[in-house]
Amino acid sequence: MMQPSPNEFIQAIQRERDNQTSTSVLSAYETPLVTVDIVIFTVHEKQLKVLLIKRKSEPFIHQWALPGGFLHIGESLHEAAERRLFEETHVEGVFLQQIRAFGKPKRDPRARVITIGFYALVSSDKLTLEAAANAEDVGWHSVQDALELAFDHQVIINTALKTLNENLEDTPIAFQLLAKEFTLSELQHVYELIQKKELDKRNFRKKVLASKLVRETGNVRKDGRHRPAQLYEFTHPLTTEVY
Amino acid sequence: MMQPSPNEFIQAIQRERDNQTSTSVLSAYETPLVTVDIVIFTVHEKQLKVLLIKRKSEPFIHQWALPGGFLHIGESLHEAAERRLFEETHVEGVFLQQIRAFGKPKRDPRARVITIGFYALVSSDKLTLEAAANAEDVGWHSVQDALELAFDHQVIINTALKTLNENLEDTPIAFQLLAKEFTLSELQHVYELIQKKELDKRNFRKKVLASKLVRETGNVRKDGRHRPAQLYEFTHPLTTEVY
DNA sequence: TCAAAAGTGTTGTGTGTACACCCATGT
DNA sequence: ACATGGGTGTACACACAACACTTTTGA
Repeated sequence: MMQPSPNEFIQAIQRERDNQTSTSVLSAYETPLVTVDIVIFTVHEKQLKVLLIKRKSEPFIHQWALPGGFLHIGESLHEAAERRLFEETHVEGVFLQQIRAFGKPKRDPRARVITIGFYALVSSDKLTLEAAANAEDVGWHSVQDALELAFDHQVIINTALKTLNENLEDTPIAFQLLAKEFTLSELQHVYELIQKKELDKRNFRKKVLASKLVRETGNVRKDGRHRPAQLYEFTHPLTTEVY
Repeated sequence: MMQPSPNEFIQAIQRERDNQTSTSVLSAYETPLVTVDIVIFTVHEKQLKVLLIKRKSEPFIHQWALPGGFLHIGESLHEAAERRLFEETHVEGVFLQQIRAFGKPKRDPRARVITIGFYALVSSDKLTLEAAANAEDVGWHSVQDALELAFDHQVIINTALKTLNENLEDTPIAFQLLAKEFTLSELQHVYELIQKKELDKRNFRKKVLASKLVRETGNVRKDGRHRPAQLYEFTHPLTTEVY
């Protein structure tokens, strides 16, 4: 494996690729830093929630922030996001997708930091494994709650919500937020939470069943004093990102 | 304005934000470098074309590459893309949008380089200003042409095409590739090039006129031995990105 | 017996698609 | 007069939206 190169070499690369009239030669510490930040969604207590971590140091001390961290040299952006996702939630193989890069010059007041935003969908049943998420400094927060977030993390969450909505229309990602077996009402509820609007029960079921993406398992769920609900499962293996 | 900080401080930030068990402390030159690369589209000679630059040094010497360059410390990602776009084409204020970040570990064999991909739409009439684009080492290439591109630039172009297609469905961006006045056939041709399929003339015109996004200018264009075509214009000011 | 969620069909409206001929011009 | 691209309307299929009542269960 090729080793990274010393500063002089990097500056030579910069001059060559930059191919421009600017006179400034960047010294090494002026190179921006690269992080990943992850918007981890789940559905819990009939709400769409995001995992946040309370900051323990300046800047933005004691404010909530997205889980994230520096990119390591050997790993891809996606791998960095996977690593941080696992460290925070102990889940693997869930839906994880890049949103875009965020790079406003002063988004971190200390230094120039470019962050690559990701969003992940974690089903609530997988999360019962992880009790740590209820600790004082790590917790699930409704996307509705107007918290004062650190850095530009509110912008990242808003962009994640927009991307999630767009993907919901043409990709079957809602299943990623549900357990292996689920009722059609649960599925409908996920759609309603993400799209922030109520859907017609009959039309919704018609469309879902016509799509052939779900099949009845034969099992039923009994909860409360009403008719038990048929349980369904997704007909395709859950896909994960490649590149 | 706050100055960037020396290496030791940056490493302290890294340790703090990283918040993990890993033992490796990154030395400064292991910090990844950040560039922007721009897929500049135009329509010319009835083809969808991309601006490419021939590399003058290793690696990938003499191969075609996307225009791009290093992010400067004071500028946002979008500003960096705007700057390089202007340097290459001398046009400003055109449609320019981020695609996503590309960060496979060995996409640049010399060092770890994260690039933020953008795509731009430039109308062919603005380009007549710029004769330099016909030089030996800078040129427009049909997206169909299977060139051996440098780095992962083919992947970036493919992603740009995908994003362009998605945006075409819900945003009126096709106008960005046309002059201020255009015929409906020209507009249809842009759609056909991007979507890579032929469209029905009557259905297309019906849909465009129903959208109220265009209005007749009253002028006509005469070319060749056939009926002159009505000229139309876009009814909304052309929007540019904000963040 | 009643409250509460599960489950089920029909009808109208609008949107997309398929399709063929006349028009205005330059050579 | 003819070749070339400009311009127009109608009919069918399908997807989506609106809408109300019966079923099964637990308390």
